Amino acid sequence: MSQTVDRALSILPLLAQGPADLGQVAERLGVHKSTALRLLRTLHEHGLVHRQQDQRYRLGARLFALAQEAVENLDVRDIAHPYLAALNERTGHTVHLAVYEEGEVVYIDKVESRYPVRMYSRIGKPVAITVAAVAKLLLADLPEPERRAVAARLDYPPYTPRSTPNAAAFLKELATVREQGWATDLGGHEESINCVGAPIRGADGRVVAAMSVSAPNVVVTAEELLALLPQVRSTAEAISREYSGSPAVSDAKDVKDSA
Amino acid sequence: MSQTVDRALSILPLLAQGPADLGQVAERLGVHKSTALRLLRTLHEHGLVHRQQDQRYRLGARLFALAQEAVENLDVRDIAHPYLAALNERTGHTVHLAVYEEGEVVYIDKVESRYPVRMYSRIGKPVAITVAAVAKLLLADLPEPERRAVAARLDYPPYTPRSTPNAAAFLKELATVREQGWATDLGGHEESINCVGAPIRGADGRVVAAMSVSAPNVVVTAEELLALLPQVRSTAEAISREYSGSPAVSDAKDVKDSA
DNA sequence: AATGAGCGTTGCACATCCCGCAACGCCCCG
DNA sequence: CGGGGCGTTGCGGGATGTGCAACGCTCATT
Repeated sequence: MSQTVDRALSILPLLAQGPADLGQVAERLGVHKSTALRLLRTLHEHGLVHRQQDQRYRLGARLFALAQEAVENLDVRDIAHPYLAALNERTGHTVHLAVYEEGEVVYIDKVESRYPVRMYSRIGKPVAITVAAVAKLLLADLPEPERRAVAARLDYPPYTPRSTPNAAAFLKELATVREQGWATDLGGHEESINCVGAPIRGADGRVVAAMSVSAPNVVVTAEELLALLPQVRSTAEAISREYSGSPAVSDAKDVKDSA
Repeated sequence: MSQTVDRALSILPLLAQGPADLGQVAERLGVHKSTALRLLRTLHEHGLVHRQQDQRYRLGARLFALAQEAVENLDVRDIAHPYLAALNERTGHTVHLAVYEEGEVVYIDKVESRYPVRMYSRIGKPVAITVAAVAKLLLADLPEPERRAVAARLDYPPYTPRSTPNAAAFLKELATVREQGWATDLGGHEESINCVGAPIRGADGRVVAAMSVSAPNVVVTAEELLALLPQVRSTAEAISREYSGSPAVSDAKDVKDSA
């Protein structure tokens, strides 16, 4: 839309492939050298482009700083909430959002079930890390040594007969979760409560959060809950796309409002 | 230098602080809404800016992709080599550059000593990981669980009486190295050879490579070699600045050519 | 249901600001 | 000493970005 800016921005992907000198930039842009020079200068003043001592240009530190700052100021909750609310609206069940932080998994958002029977959980409360679906999803994505370290340091309380009994079983479960891209908790925390969850990923593919749908089996059976898995996964994927600022716009309403 | 581009780029740091709508962007830029709209559109087309469903703008995925691609295509060797050569020129000793990769530390560049007595090493050759200064620097920066995992899995060959004897001693040494920001190998690999090394860091502060100066003590004593530490460190810092695309230009010649 | 405010969007005429040209300075190499 | 390559500068013409005003839309209010 704006020719000048358009040209200037076209320089960035060009430089991402490796350093280039003025002539190369001008040529690949299809403009005169003096034009390329002025654009590069402007980019340079903003720190997006760096000049190394052989005079060639490459991407500058500011770019990394910007990306980092943007990530830090990104709140998964803000972005996820409407999707969680929509899913709750559609299914009627409790929806959770959780993140991993320094050895703990914590709920950061929750949309309550419409049904009178509710499960006990609270935003900010550490999750039952050895059994919860969201915990499995978040831990499954940790680098292998850290995953082992965490698994080894945990206690494995036998909440129910179906609770994860020990580190070995937990690591095996995490491998499965990692493989299949979703997780469940079928009565592992409280006998009568089941969950299905899916991961939310950032632009780099790392899992930044996890969401789950929970329901007591007096309301729906485990099978019925599992039938919701596609919806849970597509919601998580929609949140991932939006969170990572994906250019694929794929109208969010499709996921949020449709059946 | 170019007004249009200048304005467009000024939007980025603004959005890095958090999402903003058209009005806010126009106001903080000091331009008419329609102008801001055109700039944002251009940024949007290039994927640098993303529009979330509440219509507000925030930084887009392309920014992260660019930063990532730039980092991947950045070759430490290209950037470091002139600095290594200059340091070799000044000291006369062998200079090494090494990186950590999947459990191994490998030499990726080397500038040979001017002296007839040379130490045996080869580019691409895995480093004696338990004793070399560069290995200590690289491992010291790993996240704690991975560091422990690597230390536990290593063998500790007694090359000399001064070699690192076991994992416990190694981890203790790594802690020291991490603390002081430099490392040595005083006869730990070959009786007569000493090294001093310093880390090279990327934009995010993580150690991306390590360099060292090595000399047999028939040429210089360990004390004389240690006296070079300031030069080694400032060279490593200069490389770090350049590698991370630091806007602080701080003329590289000062480090490369001066005494 | 009607009204109005707030916001994003559009078309247009003006003049600003960017473009390409050509010439210059510099460094390196023959 | 002379030539070629590269980055840099000043300048006039004109394409291009700019601000204005008006429109349409959504949403909250009456």
